[in-house]
Amino acid sequence: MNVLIVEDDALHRAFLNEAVRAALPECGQVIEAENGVKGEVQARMAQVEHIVMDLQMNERNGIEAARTIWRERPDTKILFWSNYSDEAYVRGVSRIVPEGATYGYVLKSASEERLKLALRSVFVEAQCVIDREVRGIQQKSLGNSLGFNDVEYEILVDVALGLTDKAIAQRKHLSLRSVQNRLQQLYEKLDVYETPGQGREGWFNLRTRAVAVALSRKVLNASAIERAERDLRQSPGL
Amino acid sequence: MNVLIVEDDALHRAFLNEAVRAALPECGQVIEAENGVKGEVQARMAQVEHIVMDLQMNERNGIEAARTIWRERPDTKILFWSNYSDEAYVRGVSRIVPEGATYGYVLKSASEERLKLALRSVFVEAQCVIDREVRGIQQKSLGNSLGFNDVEYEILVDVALGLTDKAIAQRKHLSLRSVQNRLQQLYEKLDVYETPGQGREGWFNLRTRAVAVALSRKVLNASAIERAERDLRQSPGL
DNA sequence: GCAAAATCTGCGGGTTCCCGCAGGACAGAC
DNA sequence: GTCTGTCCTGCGGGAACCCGCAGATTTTGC
Repeated sequence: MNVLIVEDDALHRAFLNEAVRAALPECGQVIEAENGVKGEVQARMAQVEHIVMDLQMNERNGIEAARTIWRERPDTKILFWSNYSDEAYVRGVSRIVPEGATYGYVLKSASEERLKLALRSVFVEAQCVIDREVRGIQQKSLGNSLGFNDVEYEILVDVALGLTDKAIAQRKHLSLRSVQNRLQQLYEKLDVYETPGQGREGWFNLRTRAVAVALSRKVLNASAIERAERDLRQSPGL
Repeated sequence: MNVLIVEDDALHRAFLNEAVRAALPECGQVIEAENGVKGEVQARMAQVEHIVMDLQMNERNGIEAARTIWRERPDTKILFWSNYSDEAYVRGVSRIVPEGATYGYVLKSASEERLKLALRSVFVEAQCVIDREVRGIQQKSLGNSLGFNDVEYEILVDVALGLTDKAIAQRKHLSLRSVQNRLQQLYEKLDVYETPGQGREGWFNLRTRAVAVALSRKVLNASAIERAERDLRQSPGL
């Protein structure tokens, strides 16, 4: 069993390497890659089936790398090891994990024990391990009234990209008015209508404000927007 | 000479601790704090004059912490040790460094030698040390036509916050039209007018698009927006 | 001190956005 | 069947936005 480590921080990479060897004494080679692009290449070259992957890297972030890797070998087992549990990341990951694939998501702040346990569970037992905190985010977003459903989320992303209502309507095959309806729902869910202090009105540009709030709530983050941007360039959407 | 380390990542913290002891054998205590808030408290309690500070932390980011610390003791020597050289960070730092204070900015990707050298230069020699790459960003942003001057930048931030033209005008004591002029300059500098592929027009909402581009170019980042948000809440600006 | 350049400002228009209202399509409940 | 709820859609109006034009003010260079 070979393991590939994709992580841009040298210290973390060394730590991971050690942790992997300790948790999986039976494993063979442990390969390292320092960004997503190299990770993809290594995965292809070395026929690796077990990957520990950081999200948030410079060249290509973990989600994009994982997506291409999974496209080539859907049975690859990937353990995501991330600093944050932004809803944007969580959603991004669940969006790309193929049917029946096994993966894990543990935070860097977790104890070494948890990490090693997750390594064994995912790689040996082929069991999904999702950090409690991450699980919480998933629930909240999938769940009920407060979270966003997929349609709303996609429209939010389009808005964050800077598209006009009309453009979004075309891309999503909806009428202008429908898009605007969705937007209104978004505005409500994001609490965009609150006025700071005295009853100031017309203080906020709702559209831009929504993006700001989504960013600060980590519903969106820079890497999610970049991913969407790339998608947009590839398929200008009609 | 006591040194305070403010860094949320445990591995990095340990590494820093070691590096500090190695580079400054004459130093006394080495204190650690795991986020900005605790960092501020420790700095106050222990009367520390030498700080190694991470940017990008959860509770309070390095820039805000540094600002309050410098407000209390402008002669504190701070070495910023960061993963990224986003223009938003660089600008944020130069914005808060007090007159004549000594500080440094080295990237985590730099070699251990560079880090130790910077530690000695800043703490012992009281000499500013700015990473070459960071210096480059500074030049570009301060420099000429392509960069943003302070007024433009502040307006960009206000837009990213989701404020209306009118609101910005009030905050900045300008007329509505002047704000819009500034916006037009921003739009040009950010290349917002480019149309993807075929001559699509009306494809982008310029205002929101500007924010997206600024984010992807790292002129803005989430923490800069959060800082601005806090400022806004404190002084609703008239 | 003066001319050139850059900024600030008001006006006016075309466009986009925000949103209330109302009608139509389709689902499930009784 | 009817009733209720949800979603899509068009219409219309008020507000905000983008921007060209032109005059006033300030800054800059020499």
